[in-house]
This record gives sequence, structure tokens and C-alpha cells, in this order.
Amino acid sequence: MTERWLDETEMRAWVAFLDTSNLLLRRIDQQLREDGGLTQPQYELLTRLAEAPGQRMRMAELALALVASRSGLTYQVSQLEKAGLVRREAYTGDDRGILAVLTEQGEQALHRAAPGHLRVVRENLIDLLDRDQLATLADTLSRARAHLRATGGA
Amino acid sequence: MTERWLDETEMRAWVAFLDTSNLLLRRIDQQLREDGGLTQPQYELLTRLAEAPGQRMRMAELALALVASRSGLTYQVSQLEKAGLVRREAYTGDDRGILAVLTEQGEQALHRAAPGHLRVVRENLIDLLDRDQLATLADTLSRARAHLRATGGA
DNA sequence: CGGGGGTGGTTCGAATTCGAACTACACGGC
DNA sequence: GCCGTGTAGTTCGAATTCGAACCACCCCCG
Repeated sequence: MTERWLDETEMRAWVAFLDTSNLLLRRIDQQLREDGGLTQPQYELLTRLAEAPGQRMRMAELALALVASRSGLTYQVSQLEKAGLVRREAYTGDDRGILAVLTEQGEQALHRAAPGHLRVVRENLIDLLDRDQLATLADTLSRARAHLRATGGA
Repeated sequence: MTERWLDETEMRAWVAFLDTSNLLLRRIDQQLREDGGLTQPQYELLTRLAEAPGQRMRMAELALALVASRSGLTYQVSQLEKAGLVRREAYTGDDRGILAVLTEQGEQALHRAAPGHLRVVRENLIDLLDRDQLATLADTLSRARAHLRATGGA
């Protein structure tokens, strides 16, 4: 496999993936900024916290989930802390650990931004597909994610 | 549709898309940096030029294709020009126009970087899917892209 | 208990990106 | 021909991101 090019279908899939990813992330970011003063990375961060037990996560764990560097996460959490949407808390049991905690205000901000965000995701991706296509998309990309995660720290 | 949340499958598809996109772009960037001194955005830029007739494109057109801002493109083209991989050329017929042209060196850089890049794309996405899944992925994401492009300048 | 290697988080400087403002040129109507 | 509106590309300052260096702390092994 040391030199195989991509055939017609493979190329179409890959380029479509790349373009859609670029376009959709940009569109989401635009919408969030206009609509609630959040950026796409910030929205994703808040979402992960909201889904976590106790609405809190270790910094390192959060960085991993967001596919961001530790230093990048430090910056964003600081921004969100200034805005009052996130709070830092000591982690009991390891004095090095810091928990990022979603505040009441953060939850509200998420609640305000969610409908518009969802609308964009639906209009430009989800609602364009039927159930079979949706299931295939979920399966295939979950497999890709698993592979990427598994070979990440190798 | 003013408040519909995502069901199980929809959520799985969307989160997998987001994660895979983040992970894959990061992995590609790592590989390209180690392997040839290019970044992922630079590789994509050179690829678009290589595929264009005459290996050249108008700046505005290129920015649109890459889903980047015009100022961002100015920066990257300048970087690549310093490195000798791209050259700027006047556009005959509109004195405002500038063409970005792939140089011989740029073509060689692309040629050197391509095998490693392809390997990453295959290992983490393409080769994980069978022909049907691949075709579905291409179809669905092409449709999403078309929708995003169509509603872009609305 | 006392290092030594490893992990968690931050700080720092460099690179990249964006949008707004700006300059130069194009095009249509008067 | 000349002006007003619009487009192409660049410049500028601000925001975001990364990796490397750093400090504090954890855990294991002798």
C-alpha cells in the first residue's frame, strides 16, 4: 500500500469530508458569535462539561476530549472563567488536579445558544440525510474516531 | 423545528463527525510537519493549485475553495512564496487580479509529501470503510457541502 | 524515606487566523 | 468623460492556538 492513490469514489469521499468539515465549522462559529457571544470551540467545551457527571471535568481529560493542547485549554478556560461561564475548582485527591466546572451562568448561556446551533447542524447536515445514511455516517465515523484515538498516544 | 433536540443516532453521527474531523486534521498536520515541513492548510492550498488548469488560481477563488478569509490567504501565499513553492503573477484582463501559481519546487514538495499524507488518510478513514459505506459517505457529505455552499452568500 | 521518573497545569513566545479599514481598479449611468 | 458603487488584494491589530520550558506534586523502588 506504499503508493496507492485514491480512486474516484475515495477521492470524492475524502474531499467532501474535508470541505464539509471546514464549511460547517465556520458556519457554526458565525452563528454562535452572532447569536450569543460564544465561539465554536467554547460551545464545544461547555457542552462537554454539561454532559459530564457533576458538570465538571479534569483539565487534562477535557483537553483530550476536545482534541486541544493543554495550553490551549488553559487559555479558553480562563476566558470562560472571566465571562463567568466556568469556574475552576481544586480536585480532591490529587493536589495537582484542577476541575473545570460549569456555572449556572454557563448552563444558561448554553441553553440560549443551543437552539440556533442545533438549527445550523440540522439544516446543513442531519436533516439532509435519511435514517440509513445517518446510521452509516455514525458507524463509519465512530470507527474512524476509535482508530484515531487508539493510535494516538502510540 | 424550533426546538427539536437530536435523537440517539443523530447525536452519535454529529459527535462522531466533529471528533473525527478534529482528530484527523490534527493527525494530518502532525504527519506533514514531520515529513516535509508543510502544514495541513498549506498542503491543501498546494493541492488545489495542482488540480487547477495551468496550476494557477485567482486569489479570491482560491480563498473560496479553501474556506479561508482573503487576508488569511494573503498570509499563506506569502509564506509559500518565501519558501519558493508558489509564485504570484498578474492576471491579464483585470489589473486588480492576482494569480497564485504553483512552482516547480511546489510541485516537488507536494510530490514528496503526498505518500505520507495519503497513508494517514487511508489508515484512519478510507481503508476502514467498505465500498458501500464509502459511496454513502461521499454522497451524503457532497450533499451537505452543496447545501453549505448554496446558502453561503445568502 | 529519599530520590528519580512521570503527570498536571500554567506561562511564554511564535505562528496563524480573522475582520475592519484601506488602496487600486472596474463598470454602469449621467 | 466622470462619479458612485462594488470587487480584489493587502495591511493592521486583536484573538486564538500550539509546543517547549517550567514548577509542583505523585508514585515507585531501593
